Amino acid sequence: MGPQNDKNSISDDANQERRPVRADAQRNTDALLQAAMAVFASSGVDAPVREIADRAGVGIGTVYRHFPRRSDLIAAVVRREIDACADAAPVLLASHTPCEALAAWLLRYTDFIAAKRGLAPALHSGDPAYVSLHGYFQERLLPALQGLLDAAIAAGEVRTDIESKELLQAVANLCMSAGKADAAVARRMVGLVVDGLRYGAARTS
Amino acid sequence: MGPQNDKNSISDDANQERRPVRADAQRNTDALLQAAMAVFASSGVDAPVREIADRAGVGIGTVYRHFPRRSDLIAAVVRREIDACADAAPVLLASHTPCEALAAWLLRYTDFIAAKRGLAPALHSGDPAYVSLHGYFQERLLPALQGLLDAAIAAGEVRTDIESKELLQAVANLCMSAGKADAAVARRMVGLVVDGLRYGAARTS
DNA sequence: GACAAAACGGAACAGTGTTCCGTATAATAC
DNA sequence: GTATTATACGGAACACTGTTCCGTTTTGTC
Repeated sequence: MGPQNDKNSISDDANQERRPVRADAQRNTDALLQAAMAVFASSGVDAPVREIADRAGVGIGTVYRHFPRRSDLIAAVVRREIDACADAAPVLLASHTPCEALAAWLLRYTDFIAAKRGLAPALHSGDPAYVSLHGYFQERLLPALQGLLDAAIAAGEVRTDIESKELLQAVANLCMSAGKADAAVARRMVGLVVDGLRYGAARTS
Repeated sequence: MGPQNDKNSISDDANQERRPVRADAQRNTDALLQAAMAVFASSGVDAPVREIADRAGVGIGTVYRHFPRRSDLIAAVVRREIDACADAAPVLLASHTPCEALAAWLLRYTDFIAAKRGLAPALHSGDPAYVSLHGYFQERLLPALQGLLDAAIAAGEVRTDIESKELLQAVANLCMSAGKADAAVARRMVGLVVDGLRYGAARTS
């Protein structure tokens, strides 16, 4: 439920008369996203917009042309990282056993959540740029986890009585409570959860 | 150019005659705390310092004379509210039955936590002005709750198998997860907890 | 190459927290 | 009471944000 809003992608059916996106614009958008990702990772999400512009090698005006509000830039970065996390699922599934893939992906997801802790307050602050993020989060990550879970269940490697939605939420909560600079703790606790999944399968036999 | 003062020979190191706080300074400190409390409640903790200064009827310089950093002002307000919450315990105990006092105080505590939700991110951000707050929180609120709990236990009105520390934490967590503008939900959930405490006492018989 | 639309860059604006310092005041000494 | 002095006051000024504006440059098309 809820209207879909796509901001960055041009609708693909009505662009016959529409001029294509100019090459420099596309280049700068990419450079900005990459720079923002790096700056947010090193200086936190409160880093000045100018720092991102400098790192991307563009002027301030260009930043605001592509991302009218600072929060739009943040949201775009998070979107891109959600995509990267979701896309990792099938790759892992192709190169590992289902259960290994599930474990590896949950750790990947853990890192994602831990890196975004600084955002938690902003996400719940009602900024319109963020409201759609929550939906996108579920929309992309739930199917990704579900695929891994189904494969692991089909292989008889994990228990069958857990919902992907609950698991996603539980792991996120685990990481939230975990320490500030201590991602290792979070990973250890998630490891525990994975073992719990395995244990259920063993009991079933 | 002797560096020493020829006239001033009165001991200055063991200065017991510390100049008392000037009356206007004390007055302004109080006015600032009161104004800050009101402004934070209505505009949130991100309200501009100037707004608080205006409301208190003082200049910006005066604010920064009493609270060198903005975070110091916030911390002082929170400290004062922690005090108010802690001081409410003996008052409630004197005017209610132990169990009623306990229930009433937990609701009071709930409101305090709910009002401070906007602060949660800042508190964990390592700002030196806030690090001492956590200790102060426990230092004042734990004894307050413990006194209520002891009285209720002595009266046989509640179960005996809960730690005040856990209860404090549990109620805080309950309020955190509760909705943004919906303090009623939090109060209802805390009511549930209180009933749980009573239930334990009934079973003991 | 000429042209128009699109995008760029950065100066300028507005709103923060914070500092500085000349002025005013309260406590004290006489 | 007056004189003195440490203390406190006020607000202009500074540094640093996010954001807007608009002249200039680049890109794609004919």
